[in-house]
Amino acid sequence: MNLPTKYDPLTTESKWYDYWMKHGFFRSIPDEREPYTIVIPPPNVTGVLHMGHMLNNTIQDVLIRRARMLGKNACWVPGTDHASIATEAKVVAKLKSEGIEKRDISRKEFLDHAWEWTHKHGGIILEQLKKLGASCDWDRTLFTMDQERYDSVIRVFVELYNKGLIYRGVRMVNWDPQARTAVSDEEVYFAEEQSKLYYVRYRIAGENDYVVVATTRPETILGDTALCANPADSRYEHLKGKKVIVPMANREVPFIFDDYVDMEFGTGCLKITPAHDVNDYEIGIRHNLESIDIFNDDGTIINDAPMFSGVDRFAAKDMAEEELRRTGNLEKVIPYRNKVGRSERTHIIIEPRLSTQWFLKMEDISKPALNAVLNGDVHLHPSKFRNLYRHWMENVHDWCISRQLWWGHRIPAWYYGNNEIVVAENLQDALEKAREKSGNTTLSESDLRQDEDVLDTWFSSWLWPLTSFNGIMKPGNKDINYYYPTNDLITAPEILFFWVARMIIAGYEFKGEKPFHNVYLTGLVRDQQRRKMSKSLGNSPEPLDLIAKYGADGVRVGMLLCSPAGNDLLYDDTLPEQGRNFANKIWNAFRLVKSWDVDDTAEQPVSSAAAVRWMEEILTKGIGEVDSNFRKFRISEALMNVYKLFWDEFSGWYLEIIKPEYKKPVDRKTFDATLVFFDKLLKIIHPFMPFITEEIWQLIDERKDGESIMISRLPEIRKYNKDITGRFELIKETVTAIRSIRKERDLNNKDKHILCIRADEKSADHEFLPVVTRLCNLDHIKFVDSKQEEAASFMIGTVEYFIPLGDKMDIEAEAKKISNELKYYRGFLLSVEKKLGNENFVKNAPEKILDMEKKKKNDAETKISSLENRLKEIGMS
RNA sequence: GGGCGAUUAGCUCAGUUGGUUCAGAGCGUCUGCCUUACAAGCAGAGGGUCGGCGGUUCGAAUCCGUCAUCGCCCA
Repeated sequence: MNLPTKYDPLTTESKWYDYWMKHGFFRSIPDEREPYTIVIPPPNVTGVLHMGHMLNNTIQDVLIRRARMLGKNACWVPGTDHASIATEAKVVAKLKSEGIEKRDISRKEFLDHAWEWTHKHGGIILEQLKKLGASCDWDRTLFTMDQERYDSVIRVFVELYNKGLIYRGVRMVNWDPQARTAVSDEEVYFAEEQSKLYYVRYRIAGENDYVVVATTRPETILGDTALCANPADSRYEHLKGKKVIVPMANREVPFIFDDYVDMEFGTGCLKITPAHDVNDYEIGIRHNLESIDIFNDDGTIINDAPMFSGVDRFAAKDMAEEELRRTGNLEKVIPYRNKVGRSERTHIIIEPRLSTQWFLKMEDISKPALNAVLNGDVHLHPSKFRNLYRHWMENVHDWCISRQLWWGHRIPAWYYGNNEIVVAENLQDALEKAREKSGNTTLSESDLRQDEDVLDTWFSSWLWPLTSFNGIMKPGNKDINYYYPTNDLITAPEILFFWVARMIIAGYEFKGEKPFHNVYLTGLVRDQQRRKMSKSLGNSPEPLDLIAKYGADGVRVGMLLCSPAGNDLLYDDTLPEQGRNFANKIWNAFRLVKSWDVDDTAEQPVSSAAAVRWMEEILTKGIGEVDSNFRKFRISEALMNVYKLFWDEFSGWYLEIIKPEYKKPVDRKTFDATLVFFDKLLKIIHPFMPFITEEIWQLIDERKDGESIMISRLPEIRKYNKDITGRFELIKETVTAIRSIRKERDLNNKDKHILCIRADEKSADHEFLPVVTRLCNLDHIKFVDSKQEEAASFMIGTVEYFIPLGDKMDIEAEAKKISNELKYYRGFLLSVEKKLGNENFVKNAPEKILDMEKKKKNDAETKISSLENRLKEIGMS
């Protein structure tokens, strides 16, 4: 077989993905095995893969593949969500480009367009995940708006309403005037922006005096219903009980006092606009103020406002400034920086606005979810997120679940008569309830009008672990009983609250059980300047290009290497490059092994026998470490374990020891052992790099159709022999020391040297010393009991080693080296002696530590005397 | 303004209940090598008074206090 020197992922990756699909290896159905379940955080159905998805789904695939290889029934459920606002915005924009306005078509027509759009763009992202190697059970692919999921959401709404947990209320909401819908607090981002602070005069009623108010929003003056100062503020004491006149509106409003007002800000006097500011709204409630709404849905001023009717809010601000100035009510305008809230979806400035919305009461139903995390029933990784979670859950607000959109789950509430409401799963049930409630049996379907709004997208995804197994519509079905609770959820900390917490709430509320055992929170993928990767910044690489360039395996390794849980990943092209290089390393190790001829009659060299014995133990040790790191969700460390195991131990040491001379065959014993090691290594690497490991596993031995590394078992965990690995480390040190000597003296690698060991031959490590002979190209090893003239020397532990160099010996250099070492050890001995001379230390330190210090002292003394002797021996003392 | 978390090598991070030869890894850097698996490689090397100060202790990167800087959440 002629194998290229560079591994080419392109040709192998699609081949093996097709093979896995063809044989149904990703499929999971309940059986007697232990289940291992992950539900995917559903990406937006019309979205495309970005770097965050790559990281997130790589981790999920690593976990699911590992679980599968541990013999569990591994089930990874894929799916997408309908992303109400984002998708509707895209459909509206698309219709607009065709000259169609949303308001001109019916709800049904609009939804037809939306479904068409969804079917056209939907699922692209899932196809992209396949390129990454994701081993999802595609037969289970879900959508938050498919029939079962839709019905589940409606049922849950009705259930919660009947329990009295859902109510309609007037609240200050974050209004997005472009999308014309309320958005949740979590969907608003605040950033400092440059704006202006206007100082406006309000005349005091019946007096020839005025007060000055500083405001950033002069256009909302039309909605003012009071002025307010801090009760402790003596400057405004005289206004108690008086009224002031709102400019432009010419309306009399009271002057009130409230602790909320910051005396330091502006003039210390605040205008109160309850309909358009959250804090004002609360003050309004406390003081029984009227709320005057001055905005339309689209952010223009209402028709019956005294001024600016129909004008957009931003134009109105400029007009108000002009008007105030014209009437002499504007004292000054100064530049000002303040935090402005914008909609995450449309990026338009949010308008706080009073509106009737549907709410879910959170206080009671969130309690079990709070406790679950506090008592460790649901485990957050890393655990530092527990405090954050607690803080949020203890201060939870009611959830505004209605959105003024069409794309989504339509609220199952019907109005009839004098705005009476019934909530039911369908029109027939609603009619029945309405008749019953009203006592009017003549009510017909046409008397009922369904709420126009849909539910927040999170109101469907909070059920995801339940609806993934149809646990709402068919509680107790085989799937939900088997797969729920799921094992691990992998997601980003930014949605810890509005998704993860709500799923936990839903789990306890609707199933009486948590939705998952562990939550692994990944970091954000950022660029080298620590900026979040985003389309608008253009600082994100195209994931599929990366896969084409470095291979899916390479990209997966790159994503994982630098992303400990909860830490941001500073993306750089060198990361997937490192992954690609690792793939190439594996490939070339395979090429080497594959190139050997095997001689059944050849004797196994003693160095090979030693290497096999050591490799077995170091591999066992590594397998245990990988397992332990996985248990702690230290995935990047587990990857580093296999990386070093393959690169350093197997390729760097083992293969170098056992590889036969050029064109010579290898003995059967060593070859067979090597194949076993290779097989085990491929298996522990497979969850990280599924493609190359499958490719090599299939090439390294005869395989039947239907066999695959991905359904094989991981090597067993057992105790390793510490004596063997420890002794071998000394051998490594010896080899490194000899290599250094060769390099320092510029000795030709082909020259054979003799290694002298000043030790009793009987106590030497005869099993592993042949490894030194092999790797350092030694002529032989000799045991001596005295000084060696004209020889370079080094010490491993307390044993002296010499390489006789004859006339190549540089005595002065050697003497300098020894002196330096002496200096170090004398200093070291001093510090140990000081410690041991400390009465308190000897009295208080545990015996183990004391013994260690004593050993340090003895070793240092031995070393010092050897070095001193050595100096004498070479005549330089 | 309130709270949470962080600060260890040039970069990204480990460092378990304080205690092995004055702190580890990967990447990067430097030096030497195209040595018949791999230059996407091999052999070496350098690099940190563990953010500052103070305290507890025989002993502190680790515990306590304080200051500084940064990040996140909430208002």
